[in-house]
Amino acid sequence: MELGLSLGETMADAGRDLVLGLGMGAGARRDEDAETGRREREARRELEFGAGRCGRASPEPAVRLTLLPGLMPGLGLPWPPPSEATGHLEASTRGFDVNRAPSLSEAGAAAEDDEEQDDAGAGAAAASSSPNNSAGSFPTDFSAHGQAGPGGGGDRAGSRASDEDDGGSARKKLRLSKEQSAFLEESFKEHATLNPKQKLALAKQLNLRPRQVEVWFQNRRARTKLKQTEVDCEYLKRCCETLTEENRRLQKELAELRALKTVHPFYMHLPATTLSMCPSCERVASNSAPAAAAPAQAASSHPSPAGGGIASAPPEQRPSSFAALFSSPLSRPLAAQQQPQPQAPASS
DNA sequence: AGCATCCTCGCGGTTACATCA
DNA sequence: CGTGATGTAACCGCGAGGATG
Repeated sequence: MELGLSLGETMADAGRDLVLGLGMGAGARRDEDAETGRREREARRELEFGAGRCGRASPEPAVRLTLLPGLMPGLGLPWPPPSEATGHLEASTRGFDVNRAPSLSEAGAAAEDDEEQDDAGAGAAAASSSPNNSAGSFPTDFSAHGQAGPGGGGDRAGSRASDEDDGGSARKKLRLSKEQSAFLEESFKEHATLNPKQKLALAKQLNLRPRQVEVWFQNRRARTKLKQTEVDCEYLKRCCETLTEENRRLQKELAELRALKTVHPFYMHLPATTLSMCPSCERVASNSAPAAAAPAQAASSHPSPAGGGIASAPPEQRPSSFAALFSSPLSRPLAAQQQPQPQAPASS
């Protein structure tokens, strides 16, 4: 039995047109080996982003305008949500201010910041020397919640770079604040995957590193999938139980019919195929042909006094619970599960 | 057009850490 | 206070797919 995961449409995102280098530290997983020969390309892309989209000189980076207006009104979420840390959030909300004209450095830094991180790679520049780091651009108070980047100083330095700016202590785990989690959650409801612009915008708004946003979405997708898998397993388990029960019932029915045949042979001039029908075989539906031919055959050799017993009834009128099983509402979703489903609302 | 290489991305699996009972 | 369970942020390795030469 195949387990069909209905996780909605593919996560594939069309927004891969813009590639932003993220902060990569000494432990940079992917690209440290491919670092060489890539900077030119990234520089080119940076130019594309800067000039082609929002313009390095433009004070309005698209990243800030595309996400929030679409996001916040639909959320119905008071933002910033009332919390005990309102005082802190007042500062942090500055990161959510859609209308706040971002500084030039910010606009450029949207791409440049991360490019620099990437370029800096394991270099110390990524750790703290960048004047355009998000902590500087967004003097929010997420750091006051202890949510700043690893290193505690509110400094970002890519998650990959967390190793080095932690002074060697690997992976200092931070926990996102409730506000950040809620905001990410709402964003996730909007779209399970982010294009680079959205990721960047979210990162800026939450004063997180893009890599953190990316990781959060990855983990979130994994959790969703896990929950969906559990739901599917539960459903398949119930299907299995139902089928087992049905099989048991049919076996019993078959035994009864056989017993009936031995007691009343005249009434049981049934084609062998009908009696030996396998419950797990789908020939039930196609059984009509032999079943229709059988009475004539039986009539020629064994005229039935009752003009047809059980076998003369059309197959669909037979107590074929097997057919009923496949028309039961329970079985339909099972088949439907083989199809990609829009989005499972079950989880979360 | 076909091929090789590079690069980015998402995913599955895992680890490490924070929190809680 | 120590400890195991749990949740989750972060990481690693891999394959897919697109871009480029």
